[in-house]
Amino acid sequence: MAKADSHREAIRERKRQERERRIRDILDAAKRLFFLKGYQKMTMDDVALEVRVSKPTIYQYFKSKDDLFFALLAPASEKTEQALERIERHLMSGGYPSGAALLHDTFQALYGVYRTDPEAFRILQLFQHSGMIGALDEDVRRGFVAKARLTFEQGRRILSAAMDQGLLRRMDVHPFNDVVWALFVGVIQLEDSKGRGKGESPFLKPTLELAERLVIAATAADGRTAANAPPTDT
Amino acid sequence: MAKADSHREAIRERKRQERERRIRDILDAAKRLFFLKGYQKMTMDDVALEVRVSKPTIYQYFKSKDDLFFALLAPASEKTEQALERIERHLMSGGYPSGAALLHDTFQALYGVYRTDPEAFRILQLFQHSGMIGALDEDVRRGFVAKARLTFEQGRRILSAAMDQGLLRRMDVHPFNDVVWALFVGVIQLEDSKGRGKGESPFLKPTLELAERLVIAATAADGRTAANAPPTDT
DNA sequence: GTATATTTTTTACCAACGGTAGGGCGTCGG
DNA sequence: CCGACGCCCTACCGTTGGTAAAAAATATAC
Repeated sequence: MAKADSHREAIRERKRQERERRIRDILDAAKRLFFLKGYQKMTMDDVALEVRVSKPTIYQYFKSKDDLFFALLAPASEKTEQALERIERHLMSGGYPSGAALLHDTFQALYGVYRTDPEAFRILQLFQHSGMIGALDEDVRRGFVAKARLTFEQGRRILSAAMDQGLLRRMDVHPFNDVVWALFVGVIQLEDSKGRGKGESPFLKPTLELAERLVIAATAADGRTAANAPPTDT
Repeated sequence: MAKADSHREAIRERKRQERERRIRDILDAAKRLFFLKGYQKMTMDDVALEVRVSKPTIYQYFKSKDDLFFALLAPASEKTEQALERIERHLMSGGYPSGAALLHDTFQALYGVYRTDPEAFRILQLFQHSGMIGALDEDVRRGFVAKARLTFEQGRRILSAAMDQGLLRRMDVHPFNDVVWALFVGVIQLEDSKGRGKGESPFLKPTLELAERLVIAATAADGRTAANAPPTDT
């Protein structure tokens, strides 16, 4: 019976939507409360109250507090991934005239992600202290680490390719990638910890700009300037 | 009666020592457990059990869990302060021939502090997330922030003096200092979060070295090389 | 339209945690 | 030998993350 089937299907679809909607509501409330009170001070009951639902309902969708927080940074993680992918594609098609341009774009991209979702970055830093946050159910932790590794590999691929194109000084990509990431995250974290409560620190932008200039200067600072190297294609 | 007085004094002294000893025992246990299980997983009961003392006894010496942790990083904080002071004195007496030497020394000093007390660094990073860790009694937090500010001012003083001596490019010290600190802490944190459990990550040293070279290269990378500038004294 | 099966949400609860009150015990001073 | 004092412990509290099981809501079958 096609009609009955489609009816069932429609109902299933509506349920799926309701489910998604509820998940979104929970995430929104969690994010608001996290921003307002911090991880520890916010309780699951708070979140439940905010969504006007009882606590076990939340546990139906997220299996722990850690899990809920992990879900919170998924969008930012995705955005980062996409941004890096875009940069990689652009690089592969020979779109960058210099290492400086590439690095500038990279910093801009990361900054963009931060701007659209600063809380996500704070959560990210929280998770960096793997052992420190709660039990951190092993599989939640594993998922986080796996995603992080992917991003790092992507970064290394980009840097390697840039070196192959002569845009950057030849050097060990592993520490280089780590330095770029550590510098960016470190600056964000440092400035963020200063202007707590009053929005973005006025030092964030200049410090990030300095960090960028620093990396750019150093990658072209070894006698031969990177910009002099011939591009491999166009 | 001098004899009775000295007796009393001796007793008081012994008590003081016992007190200090107990505090040290608690701190040692706390540090061990923190290293083993992380902040959240370790309970005050754990610490009490390890010291073979009951929980309220601990609360006699430390007024909260946060407070206990804050006490844990005092030695490292002091060591950092001393190291920077040494560097500042050396700089003021014209002991640095170049900005590179100064920056190298600085990185080495920070690395030294990290090596003698890696857990302290992890705790430091924990506290950086001010709002996130527990209630963080306002006065504990205030104490931490005050200490941090002092260290930062010290760093800026050093950089300013180095610029005055022509060792470093002239630039805004505030972001510069922030970048150096963020870079160091960021690298430590990043590498630390990788090799969790298996001791120091094999990438820590090369990454730190690269970070150092990067900063050094960038501070002498603006046309005029810093090393060419005339020293102001000696 | 009613009875049955299924899914979702709630009430009521637990164990574990940080922290505290109040009493007991040993030690010091007279 | 006695009282005072300081240290420490047992026993407890309030809160929190998390769960079991009833209850309510909803879909399905007849």
